Amino acid sequence: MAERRGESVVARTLADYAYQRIRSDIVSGALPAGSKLRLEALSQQYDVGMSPLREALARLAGDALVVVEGQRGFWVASLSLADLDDVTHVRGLIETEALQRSIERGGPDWEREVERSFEELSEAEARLSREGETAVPLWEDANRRFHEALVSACDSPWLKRLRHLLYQQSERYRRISLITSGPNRCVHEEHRAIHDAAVKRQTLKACRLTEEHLQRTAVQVRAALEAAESARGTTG
Amino acid sequence: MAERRGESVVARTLADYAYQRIRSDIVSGALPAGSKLRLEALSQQYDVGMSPLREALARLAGDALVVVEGQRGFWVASLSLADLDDVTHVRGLIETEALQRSIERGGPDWEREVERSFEELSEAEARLSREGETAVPLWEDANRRFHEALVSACDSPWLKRLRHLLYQQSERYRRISLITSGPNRCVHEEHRAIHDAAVKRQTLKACRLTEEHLQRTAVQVRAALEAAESARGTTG
DNA sequence: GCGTCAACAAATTTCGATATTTCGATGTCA
DNA sequence: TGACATCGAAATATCGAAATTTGTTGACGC
Repeated sequence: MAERRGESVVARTLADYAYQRIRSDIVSGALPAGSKLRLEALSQQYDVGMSPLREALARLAGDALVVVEGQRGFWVASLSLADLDDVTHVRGLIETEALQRSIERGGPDWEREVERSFEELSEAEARLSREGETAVPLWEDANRRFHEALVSACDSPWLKRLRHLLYQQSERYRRISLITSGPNRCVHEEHRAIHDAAVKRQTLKACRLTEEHLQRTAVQVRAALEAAESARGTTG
Repeated sequence: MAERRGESVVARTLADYAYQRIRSDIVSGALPAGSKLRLEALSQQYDVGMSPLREALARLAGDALVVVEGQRGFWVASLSLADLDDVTHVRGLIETEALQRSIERGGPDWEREVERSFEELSEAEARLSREGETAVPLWEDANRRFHEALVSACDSPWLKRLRHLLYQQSERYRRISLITSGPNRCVHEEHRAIHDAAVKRQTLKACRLTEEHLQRTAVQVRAALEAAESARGTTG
């Protein structure tokens, strides 16, 4: 395998490598929602054989990023308004529960990490408005780290696992609105407010702000999705 | 493939078939928690080749029933007291949310199905006390159907998906206490109470009863687990 | 003891063979 | 003529066996 590396963690096997690359391409939208995943094409594109490829796709199916139908193949899971609402609501439930526990348990290390990641995110937000689309991956990374830091003191592995699953799903939607309409609302102020409430241990307020944050993001995504859908309707 | 069939649904591919059989064997305890899954042995035991087997195990890893470590192989996910508490709590969160929505939305069909599955479960409970261990799979099936019927009117695919994930996890634990100590509390009365509250649309009460039901089951499992652990301590 | 290296066991991957589905061409019937 | 069924050929998914790579174990020398 020599030097094929995935994301932050090196891939120990070709299946890992394929899993990480394909997941990243699905979340970013490089592999469009609903599109057929032709095994041979993917095998060539990512330079892995059928077996590790199929293994990677099976894992992605477990993450609900890929849909598989026996003897018919694999598809990128499709996006819809109904699913957006569903993901947003359930994520709110999980995210607030995790945040509450994290705030109650978090110590000085946690506070520092929340602080640090918030500043990183502020920087990334500034670059996003300056540089536009180029900075999207950077912002997504910082955004993920900030939200992860907030719940990092939560001591429930299951809450964290489910949270991660749903975060990935929302990221797919968010990327659409970032590409089509840009970060056109005061996300920074929302993040600041959540940050402040969290470090001040105002648990309920932090949860309420998080819930609102998710809802507002969803509203924005909804607009982008509806625009995309009506555009498809007129051109296709 | 001819006539290899899995559970209620026929397996369309060998990978499906292997997935269903292995999952069933993990949940039932036939494949013990923490045990190494040797690929060659499994390949012979289930009569499938490496490719479908690996695909099945990859999917099971997505369900958190199997743990995989690159270049080292696959293990059955282990059970622990901490994990039991975690699963129980998060499942309570998901299950009550789903139940609440189901009660609010459920129509006559839903009521009938809750009714029907409750009676089936009552029958299965009776047989479990009469026949003992033989009737465990039957009871588990009826129990699953009852709890599924309760939340069947919930309109959130994600809540249902997560609920299914966590239900499987708890089933693993429950099987332990069913084997070691039998159904030694008034589970039937708890089920009846939940049933009554649900069909009477007493949402809050039904949720509270469900939460208590999960907690009591966990307490019983905990005792069985602790007994098993101390036994292992003295013999091993 | 401690590190090194060879032999072994196991997981991973490649590759070719097989089975299934899809799609377009052809023919049939209303 | 148009809608629909039927039949291949091509595309695609699926699978098993063999080859490769990696990890583990235990013997050997230092």
